[in-house]
Amino acid sequence: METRWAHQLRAVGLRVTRPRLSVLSVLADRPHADADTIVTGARELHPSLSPQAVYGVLKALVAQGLARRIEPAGAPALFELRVGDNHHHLVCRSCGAVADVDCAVGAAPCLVPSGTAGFVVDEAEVVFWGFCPDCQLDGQGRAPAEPRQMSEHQISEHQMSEHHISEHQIRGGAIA
Amino acid sequence: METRWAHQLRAVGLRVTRPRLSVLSVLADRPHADADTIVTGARELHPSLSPQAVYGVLKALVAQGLARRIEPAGAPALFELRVGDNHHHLVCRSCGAVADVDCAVGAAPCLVPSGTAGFVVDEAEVVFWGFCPDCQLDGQGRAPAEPRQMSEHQISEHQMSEHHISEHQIRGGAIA
DNA sequence: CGTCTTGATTTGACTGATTCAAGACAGCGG
DNA sequence: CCGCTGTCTTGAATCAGTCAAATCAAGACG
Repeated sequence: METRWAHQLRAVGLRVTRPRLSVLSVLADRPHADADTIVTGARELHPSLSPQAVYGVLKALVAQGLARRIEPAGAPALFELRVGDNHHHLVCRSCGAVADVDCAVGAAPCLVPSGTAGFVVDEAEVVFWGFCPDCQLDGQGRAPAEPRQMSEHQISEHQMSEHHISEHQIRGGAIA
Repeated sequence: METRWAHQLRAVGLRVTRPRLSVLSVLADRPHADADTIVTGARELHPSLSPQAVYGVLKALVAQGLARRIEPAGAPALFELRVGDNHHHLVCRSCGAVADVDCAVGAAPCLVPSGTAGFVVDEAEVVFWGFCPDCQLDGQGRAPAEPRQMSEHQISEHQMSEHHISEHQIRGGAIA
């Protein structure tokens, strides 16, 4: 069978090449990988792959809507294949781990700004900052377990059970 | 009178220096300036000011909570003095202009993620992407008027009149 | 008012992420 | 199977931001 990725590539008018299939494969495994992680991972399938090739592939995938680029402040860009459905991200301040979240409200009232200053808004992007389960254990609130090492132990349960709001510690004023 | 900035600096335990007063002054004029703009602007008050000094000053201001750093994807970091009140930002895809917005809802329901994957969330950050009034005129929807030239014609009416939601073109699925 | 301590700034080199450019190469339509 | 065109390779460059050592000055003290 023709690795389902091939179909997707052709569907958007992109040629099916080894580098592209390798990158897609890595992204399927690690939902929020940075460029460097992708290069490393993709080399297992295509050893001669260069970083620039990966950047090129990613740019093409993003341009065609097969991938999405997210750029948490202070960290290198991450890429994910989950597109189309709008979802947001949880980012760990300590280790940089990223998890997906679906918005709790169907039609989000607060995502329509109160005044737009004449802007025509076409997208709202939300990033939740906090600490992942691992980093809550040691350091509790600061000391990074392994700062900026977001390669392996990434969390990404796309659909998680409903927790209670009372569990979260929402900093006063941080959320309007 | 001692330029009110001096008080603020001392209040958080920072020494009052010429570079710091210059940076604060520039920030007061241009609410969303990038590091480079600040260097240029601050040099009018203190010609010998070096970029590194500005980075140092900004880091100190942010650390002490006198300034806030925002990093829109794909653009250099911007700094603003409006802190404490939580507000979000409108960013123009074309020219990079930034405007402040207050959240439309007091306690934002959709800013509490539906599932947190065990994360302890302490802040929600929202960025609205779109096109500013200037860039809507020419190009309409793409062609940048003057890509990445966000120095002078920045928009920032902190408190704007209430517009109607129907004015905005919310892309299907973009807002969950 | 002068001295001293310590924090702030200067200077200059450096890193890390990403992009640009030119030529070699390979999908895939014919 | 051939060739056109888009893609990849290789190598160099850019850009924002950081680091470290040496100099300088704010403000406490006497």
